[in-house]
Amino acid sequence: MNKIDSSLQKAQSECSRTGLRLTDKRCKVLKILLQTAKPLSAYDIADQFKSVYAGSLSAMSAYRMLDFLMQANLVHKLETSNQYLACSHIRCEHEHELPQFLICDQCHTVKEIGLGKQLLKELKVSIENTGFVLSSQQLELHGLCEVCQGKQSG
Amino acid sequence: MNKIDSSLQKAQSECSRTGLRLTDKRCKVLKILLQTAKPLSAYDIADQFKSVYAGSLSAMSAYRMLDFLMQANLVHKLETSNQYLACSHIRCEHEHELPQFLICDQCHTVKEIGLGKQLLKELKVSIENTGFVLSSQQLELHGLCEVCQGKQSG
DNA sequence: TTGATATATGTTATGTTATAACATATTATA
DNA sequence: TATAATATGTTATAACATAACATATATCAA
Repeated sequence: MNKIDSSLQKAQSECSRTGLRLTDKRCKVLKILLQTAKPLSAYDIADQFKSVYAGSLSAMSAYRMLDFLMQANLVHKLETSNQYLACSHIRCEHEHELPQFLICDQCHTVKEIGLGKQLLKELKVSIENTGFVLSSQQLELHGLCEVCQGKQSG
Repeated sequence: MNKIDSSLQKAQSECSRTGLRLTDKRCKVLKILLQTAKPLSAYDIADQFKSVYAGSLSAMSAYRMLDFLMQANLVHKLETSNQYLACSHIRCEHEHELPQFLICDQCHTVKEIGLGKQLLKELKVSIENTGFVLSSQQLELHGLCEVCQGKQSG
């Protein structure tokens, strides 16, 4: 079984286990995100849905399905670019933590990374020393990916 | 002289020094941001401008003035909330570095902090080990401020 | 199985954020 | 002062997001 299908299967079984309904359309939206290397806007997803599957999907519905998928920890939203992407750890067994994204400002690809636990802990302590309590959010860092660095210098 | 006026004066002298034109309207936009505790959207600023000053300001113009103020390092944009706020270090002499914002998801106030140099360095190294090169951006971290924590528990 | 309830999706309208394109006004400087 | 560059005005429209209400489907108790 390929990566995408096994992710979908895992997503389905996790949802069943926790009583969430991963409906056919929600599943198709997740599949679109899994098949796409780059993050997509809600409107992109609605468009892709229409072109790939017979049925239609309004942007409104796309937003609702994305909200569901985010609650189910299957999808992340990039707040700095208003786009969505499948969690790259759907098939992992470990607890999901604060995700960190590296966003290439040139080709717009995104890498979901895991900074060291120690570093994240220091970061958290450092912040909470200011009196602030972090909610579980994410880090979005912008720059240039390896490929685009090559293009720039070449 | 109060904080706001001295910030405006510093902004003016910095702009003169670097050949940037801090026009009357741009200055008024900056003043609005300095006077406001909370970050404002471009449309908020256009509205405030109209109510505070006699003249009018279209949102389009507000965007252009904000772009100028950002280039002049006088204003930051919160990418996660599409809002703008005056740099809290306008009057400081030191070089401005990667800014970090703590955003309260309840009352929407924002604190501009300075994480330790060592921590930021580790963060940067950790990221660049993945092959990615950070462009000078900012960290936006969401959570609850001290005041709102009190409200929640009380 | 049926009826009640909750959940999911469809549909339309509208609010919010952002940019494009072109006109006019102001400033800098040759 | 003429010219070029920069700033601002104005209108239109694109892109992102939510509100409100209608309909369809799933769940579950009676």
